[in-house]
Amino acid sequence: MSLRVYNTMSGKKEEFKPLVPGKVGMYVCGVTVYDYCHIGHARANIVFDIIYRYLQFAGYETTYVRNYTDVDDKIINRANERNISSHDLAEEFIVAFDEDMASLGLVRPTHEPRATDYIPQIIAITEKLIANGMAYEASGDVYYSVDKFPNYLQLSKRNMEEMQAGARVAPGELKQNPMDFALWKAAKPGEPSWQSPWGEGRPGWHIECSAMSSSLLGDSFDIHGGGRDLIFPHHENEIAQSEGASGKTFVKYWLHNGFVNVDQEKMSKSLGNFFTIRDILKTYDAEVVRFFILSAHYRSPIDFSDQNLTEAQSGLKRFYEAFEAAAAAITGIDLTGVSSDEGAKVEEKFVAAMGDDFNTALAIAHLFDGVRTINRLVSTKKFRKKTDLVAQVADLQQTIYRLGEVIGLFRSEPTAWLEKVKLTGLAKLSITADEIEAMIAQRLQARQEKDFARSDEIRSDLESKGILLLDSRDGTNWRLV
RNA sequence: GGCCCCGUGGCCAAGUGGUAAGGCAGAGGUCUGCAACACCUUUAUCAGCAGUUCGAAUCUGCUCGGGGCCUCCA
Repeated sequence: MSLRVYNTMSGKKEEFKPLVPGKVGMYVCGVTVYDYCHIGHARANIVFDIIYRYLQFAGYETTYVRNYTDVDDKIINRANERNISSHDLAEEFIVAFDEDMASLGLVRPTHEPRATDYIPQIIAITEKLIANGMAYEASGDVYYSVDKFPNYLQLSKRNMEEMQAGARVAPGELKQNPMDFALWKAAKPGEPSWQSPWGEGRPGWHIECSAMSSSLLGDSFDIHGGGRDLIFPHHENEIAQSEGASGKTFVKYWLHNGFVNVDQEKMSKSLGNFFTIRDILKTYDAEVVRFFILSAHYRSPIDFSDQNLTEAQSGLKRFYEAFEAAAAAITGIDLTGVSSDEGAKVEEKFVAAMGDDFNTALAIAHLFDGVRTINRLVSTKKFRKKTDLVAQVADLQQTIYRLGEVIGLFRSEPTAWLEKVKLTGLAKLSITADEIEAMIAQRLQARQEKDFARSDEIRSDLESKGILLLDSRDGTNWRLV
């Protein structure tokens, strides 16, 4: 199966060919662990989660590295505010991050390194850059000399003159060029520090990723990912460091996910418009969040809103309702010797969509086609006697489940999932499940007595409270309007 | 100011040269005591203008509108 990916470096979709046939090395910038993650972090991590899953589905033996940045100004500041150590603060939010990712149903990367476990490697790269003449020491700080790296700003497509015009040098920094950035920072009182050839200090942000990626994936690897906002300066600086040290091409494909916006604006703390993952999961099921995120292409911006999440929930419900109906319709039917190619048709389209720069929106649309086919077949007259149709439904159901696994969806038992969503919604109404059941019982009696006026009265009464009654052969069920 | 991206039906959203996927919502129909689910049918010429082309939502130019990066940031 062919795969094309959009490479930020070239600005184009390119045929994906890993450096080593059949194997992929992928590094994705993780989070700085100083606070709870928001929906934007959820998107970035879900996007690369499905890229990882798809690469494996496509047969690549994939090594996926996602780091924790556990030493940084923000961590230090936050730790000082709370009067605890940076280490303890980082640990607290690493645990929180892991919990959030687990509840969102992400698979764990192959490696999840912490920056502070790579201090020797960071120092080694820094020494090498100094030896190569690409970095210089100044009063215990070490800076990268961007003038020495000809390809600087190639990824972000900027030019040096204009960047320099806006660059600022903080007081006390001894930079030769205002664009130079710190590889190593001399220790200040109250900050975590490590011994180095330049005295006590701590690493700069960018060098951590260069050290962790080369240690776990080598000097050159296939995919480097992260949010758009990391293109400059973070990824630009990583390239400068890694290539400056190794002399080899750092990364073959650069992938960047788009933002989550709120009211068409970037979500940010300064605007106060951000939502944490744990808050969102109080109202919406994790798969709904994933479905919402995957319903747009990973490079497009998406707008976070209750309406959009509710729509995603309706869409996902359509899948689970079909699964429930399919399971009930085909259970216990012997299908030996009956075959179907319905699943293969869906799979082919799904793979084509995913292979075109991970077009999850289109891939899901093809799965919806499969759902419609299931629903249509299941309602055929004497369906259970027509084993060829039953085989098609079974095949589709199985295929959609299997493909859903590739994008991390449909992992719940349908009835349980539908029930959970129903009860979460019910919690917002002023009526309990028991009260509803009692009214259903009253209505049943009225219906048995053919008192349809009374029956309808109960129906409309419940409907005004947000509850819809569903009659079926097996009795009366209910759902939210 | 520099660089980059976007503007597709009521809403969300694919599609980047060959005649507009899918979802949500709506309308009509089948089904139902009524209702719901499901199914069937139905709803757009792609911000605007001008070009290139046999042919453009897709390429070029201009205009209008929105956003991002240039400082920490997924």
